[in-house]
Amino acid sequence: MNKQQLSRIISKAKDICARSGARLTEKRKRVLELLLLSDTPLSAYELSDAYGRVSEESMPAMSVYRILKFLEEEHLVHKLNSANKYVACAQIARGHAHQIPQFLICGKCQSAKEIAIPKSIVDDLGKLVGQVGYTLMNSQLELQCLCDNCSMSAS
Amino acid sequence: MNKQQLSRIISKAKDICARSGARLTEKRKRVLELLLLSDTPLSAYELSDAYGRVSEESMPAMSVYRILKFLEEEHLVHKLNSANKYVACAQIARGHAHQIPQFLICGKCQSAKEIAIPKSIVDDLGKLVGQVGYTLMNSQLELQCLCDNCSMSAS
DNA sequence: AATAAGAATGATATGTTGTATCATGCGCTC
DNA sequence: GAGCGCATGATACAACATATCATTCTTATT
Repeated sequence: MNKQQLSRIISKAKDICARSGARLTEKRKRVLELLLLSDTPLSAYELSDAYGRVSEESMPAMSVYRILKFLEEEHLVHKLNSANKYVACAQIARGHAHQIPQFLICGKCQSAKEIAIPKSIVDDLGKLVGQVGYTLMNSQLELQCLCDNCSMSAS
Repeated sequence: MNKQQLSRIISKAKDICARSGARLTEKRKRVLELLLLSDTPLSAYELSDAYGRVSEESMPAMSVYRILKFLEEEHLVHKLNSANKYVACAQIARGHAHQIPQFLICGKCQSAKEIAIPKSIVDDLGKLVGQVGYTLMNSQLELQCLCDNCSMSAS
């Protein structure tokens, strides 16, 4: 991601916050930037470290958690439950129709790709779940995968 | 689950361990029993507490983790990553074809039902994943649901 | 039965992830 | 610029998990 793309996304993020009467403060913005620029999901403590490295000013983990909570509420970041790590939402730039996200997580390089799952598959899952007496709620799927890069370079 | 069912499953579990040259010791057996008898998934520390309650003898969390690791290796228990809790495998009694398990987790009562997902759905997911440059590995899905009991009693 | 080897468990410490709570600082409105 | 509310800092602690070394229990062998 280049600087221009980044600032466009940040600008969008500001709009999103403004619309819900919230503020994308400097610190919140920086945390979001760190996630946008990272190739892989980051834990709260990793964000705290990264923040210190780029800012000459540290951010306690507590603050990171608070800021992540805020960003999640604004649908600007998502948490990967299978890894206890966080990623920037991939939809910020384009309209940001905050559907429930799904993720493909590479078991080798840890990269996470946010995708949309076709309604047909979700419907199939819903039917299946219904047959055994459950009702499917909104589910963030996290599918363990290999990305093409890693499967190329695999031995 | 009644006593007879329980002892039948434990007996099967012993066979499974024996076949892989491992031993289902008394403590391992008790941990497995606790999980089999629980309505909901339990954390390692909850198991440690429960063990102390039924045994007049305590089991440190460290040992619980060790035993859970063993039981997972024998495919007798599964870990729910979305909840950091553990459940007994539902397949022990019947042949125990240790496929990758999938779970429906009730968001209200926390019960977890282990199911099999039809190959057709998995294939659809696999195709989708392939289209965006990933290869689906074996994925333990954990679908957030409501069970019928809870949706009945919902306000 | 004695012993040695390996497996299982105990004990202790520490790492990682996350929340609770109270104090302080900052930005806005009046 | 006084007061209010939101944002952040600071500190403590809870929950989840692993590392490591010591001890005990099993089992095989003699």
